[in-house]
Amino acid sequence: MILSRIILGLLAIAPLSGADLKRHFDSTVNHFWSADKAQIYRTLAALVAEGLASVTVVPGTGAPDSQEHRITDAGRAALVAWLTSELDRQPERDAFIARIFLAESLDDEAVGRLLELRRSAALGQLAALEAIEASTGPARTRGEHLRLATLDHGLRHVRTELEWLDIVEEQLP
Amino acid sequence: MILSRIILGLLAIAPLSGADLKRHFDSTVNHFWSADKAQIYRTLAALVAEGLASVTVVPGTGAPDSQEHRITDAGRAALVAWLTSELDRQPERDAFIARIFLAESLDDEAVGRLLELRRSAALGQLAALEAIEASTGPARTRGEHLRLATLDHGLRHVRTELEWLDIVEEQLP
DNA sequence: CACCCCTAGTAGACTTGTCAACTAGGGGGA
DNA sequence: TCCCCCTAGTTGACAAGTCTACTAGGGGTG
Repeated sequence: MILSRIILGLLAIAPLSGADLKRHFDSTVNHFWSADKAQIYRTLAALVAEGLASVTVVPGTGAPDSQEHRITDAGRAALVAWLTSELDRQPERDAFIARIFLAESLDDEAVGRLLELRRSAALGQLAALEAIEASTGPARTRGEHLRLATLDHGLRHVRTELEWLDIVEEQLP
Repeated sequence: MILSRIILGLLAIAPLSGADLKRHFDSTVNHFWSADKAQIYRTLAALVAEGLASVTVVPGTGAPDSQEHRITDAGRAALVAWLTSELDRQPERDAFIARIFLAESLDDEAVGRLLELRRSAALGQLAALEAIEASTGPARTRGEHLRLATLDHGLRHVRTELEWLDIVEEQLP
């Protein structure tokens, strides 16, 4: 459900193929959602079956043909309906924090290793977010403004994560 | 997999029944994991089948009998193995941020409503975390220290969220 | 007593997401 | 030419998580 609406939202910005979408889920929107390619193609097929999107085959130049999907009017309506619907409560899920919570049988060194792994993951995210930030100019349209705000959201949380790691590591020895 | 290890970790702190675990997933550990009761009971059965936990029926006083699960030696070994294994990379998933990212067809008022919903959710989480914080004394053991650190993690992120909401709402009109 | 509600635990169907292997065609290099 | 690799898309099996409805017993209330 959520994935289908996110895809619809991306199609509302521009027509895309399954491979294009996969690229988005691996980069620009990766900071709030990701998706397996199998799932993307199946969702796309479902959207077409429901009449929320349409397909046209675009002959590939030096690459396989791609199936460009565009949002339909019904699709736009479904998108707005979702955007304004009740917020789906989302469960927090953080396996790393779970480990720290349960780590009493580990020695300081092992906990330190876990923290270091988390730090490098966080630094990776930070770099990815900064790369996106650098590659987008200043917000000119309403849409760009909103997208920048979500980028900022990601950056703030990653920085908070790094600060927390500093503090916890300091307390360890 | 992750859920089974988290349950194992909780059983390592104290023996618990399925209902006890459900209470934990709804309160103390809710800030990093939650679980459906059907899933908890099935996982518990699997742990027993694998020999990682054992059950004893405890006659209920004024309530149905409960099945107390305790971790076995094999269970402790499996727990440590998980705690020190490679970090499972976890995909970010935030349907609310997705909406903001895709909200260009919404007017400011509708976006403002979304932000307000998110704010009240965040305030609810903040209250829940502060309630847990208030109900736990200062950390005396190693385990308590680590658990407090994860609470602090949650608090910091919730506060970051509230700050971000302030800034975005300020920029809206 | 009959009724209702509460807790502990169970079961089935279903949705969502993941993994791995596969087709099909183009292009490039030995 | 043969082989390999790349991209786009497809499929099946499966794991994880959710939703709904259910059994079974205790206890309190009219």
